[in-house]
Amino acid sequence: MRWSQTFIPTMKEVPAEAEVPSHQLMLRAGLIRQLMAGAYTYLPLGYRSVRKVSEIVRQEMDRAGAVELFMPALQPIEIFERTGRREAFGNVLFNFEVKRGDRKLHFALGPTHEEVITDLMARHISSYRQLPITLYQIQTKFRNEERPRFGVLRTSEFIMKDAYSFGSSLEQLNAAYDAMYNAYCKIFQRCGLKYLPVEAESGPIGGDASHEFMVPASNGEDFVVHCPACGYAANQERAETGRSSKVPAPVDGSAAPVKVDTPNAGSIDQVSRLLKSAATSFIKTLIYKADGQPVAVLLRGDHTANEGKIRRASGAASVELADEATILAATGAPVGFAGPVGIKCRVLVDHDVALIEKAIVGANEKDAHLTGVVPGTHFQFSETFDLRNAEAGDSCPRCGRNLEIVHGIEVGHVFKLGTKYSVSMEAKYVDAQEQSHPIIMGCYGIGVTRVVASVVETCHDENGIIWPLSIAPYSVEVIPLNVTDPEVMKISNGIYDELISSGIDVLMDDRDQRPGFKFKDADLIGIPLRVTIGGKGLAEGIAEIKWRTDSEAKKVPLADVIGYVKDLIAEKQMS
RNA sequence: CGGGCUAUAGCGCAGUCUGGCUAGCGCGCUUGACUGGGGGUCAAGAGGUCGUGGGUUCAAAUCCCGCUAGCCCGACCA
Repeated sequence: MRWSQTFIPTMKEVPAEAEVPSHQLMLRAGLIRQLMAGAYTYLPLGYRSVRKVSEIVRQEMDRAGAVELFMPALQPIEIFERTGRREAFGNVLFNFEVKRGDRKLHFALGPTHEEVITDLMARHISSYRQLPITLYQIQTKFRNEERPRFGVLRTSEFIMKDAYSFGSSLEQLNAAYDAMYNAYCKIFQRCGLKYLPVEAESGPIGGDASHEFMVPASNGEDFVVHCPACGYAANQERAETGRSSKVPAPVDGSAAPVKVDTPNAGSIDQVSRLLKSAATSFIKTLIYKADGQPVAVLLRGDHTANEGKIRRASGAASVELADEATILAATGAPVGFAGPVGIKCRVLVDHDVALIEKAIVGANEKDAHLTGVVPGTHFQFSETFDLRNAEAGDSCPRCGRNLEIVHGIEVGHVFKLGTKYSVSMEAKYVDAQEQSHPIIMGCYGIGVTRVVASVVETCHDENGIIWPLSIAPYSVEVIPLNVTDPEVMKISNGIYDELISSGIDVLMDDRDQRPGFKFKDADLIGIPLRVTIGGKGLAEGIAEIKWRTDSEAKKVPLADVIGYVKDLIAEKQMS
């Protein structure tokens, strides 16, 4: 492609609305333009990268035995009602009514396609002999994000590869899951991304039923708990801590707790300032409703609760923070003054709470706290749990070394769904004994556009993008330094044509601009290999060839340029 | 959805507090000349509903009220 014939609107200055590097560079390099919050046009250069990622995804999906299809983005709202996800998605689901004749139809735009594909399979799978099968598509998804941000990293409309596996046994599910997991590793590796498969919250199925693929990036919205020593990685929702503690025996004769006035100080922050004590000496008492029953959850004051862990520890199917009335009933005090001493409900104690020697707790009385509370003595418990989010410095559950927290961008997710959708959509098969069972499903997503943004986010320098060859919009940029010089253009056109005939993606900057201008743009758009043809070089009979990451170009005799470039590209592709 | 910030030429901004001449600057764009290896120089130009609706005033980019859009922080995110 000749630059003069395509559309690459580069910008020297950073648009004010862009804060993160990927957003800034994608705008400046002419990859994307915003239409409105959360919706972007992929310009020719950006779309080429999107297509390259898609193609890699396609190849690896096919190789893993998945088959491609294409489903409607437009879906009847009823199928979301069948699975209960109309409510689960809530406002995130785009849905609207349209008139058709004298009827009114209610549609949704697909945020993902479990319903559509399960409905399809329900109609056509009847026997275990038809299983297993994995289907996928690459398609635009719609989610009414409450807050689109970070350019293309979080949008209301984005391209996603979604795959769904259907099987008749856990073995088939596990095989499909493993095939997808491995394919994902290959895909992200081929896209030049540093990624981390992390254990993710997997709901009632438990175990290793879900992994997220995260790209470590300081602007990532998600937190990954990672052990650099053994490689353990999990998202913050899921991450276990390697902590445990003994239940302290009651101490006879220890001083009784002292009640102190804490008027209008209901938060840890307020009370710790009032009493001049660190948050680590507080016990935070959170009242949850576990399957409707009040439960008090005790955490050290500076820690944050993890609802998934609380749910598992309580043995309940669902937990939520209690409302004010429930808190009043359980503690006898308004929100902010709950404490474990004398509380009238079940109590779950986090490991770290047992280690506090003299704690400050709510007094279960308005505007009052207790100090000098000794866990195990002034309130009893028989067991401690892991109830909070992991933090940097916690010990690793696998190897005991220190965990660290890294930010990450979620680019993929694999999930063992089980029978949630097949039950509600009545997707069943009969086994060899003619018994009917719900099909066992898995779902597997990759944010294609997010992969592109993640690469830009993590692969750049102060001059611009540094594309990995595999997903670069073009592999080679040919730069004739002076387009008014017939000799320069003759040679440049020759190289350009020959490289194209060799099947290489080439961009030629044939604009009548000064060399410095073109070099700056070349660095900005980050095409991996640069071939420069100028009057000085021609006098020596050479062209200059350099990788985007090289500081010095290599002088290559004109006759050898094509072969040299082909070799470099082939070599890079092998590595 | 709560809190904050912003809106003036394609991009980045000044002007707004303290109302007043023809609304400015840099980049980019057009034309010409010079120039030609890291965003060049000179000259001449084009380009503006000052986000939008209302109000105050002799007079509004500027003050007041409403609305809209965008961005940031938080909540949310199968």
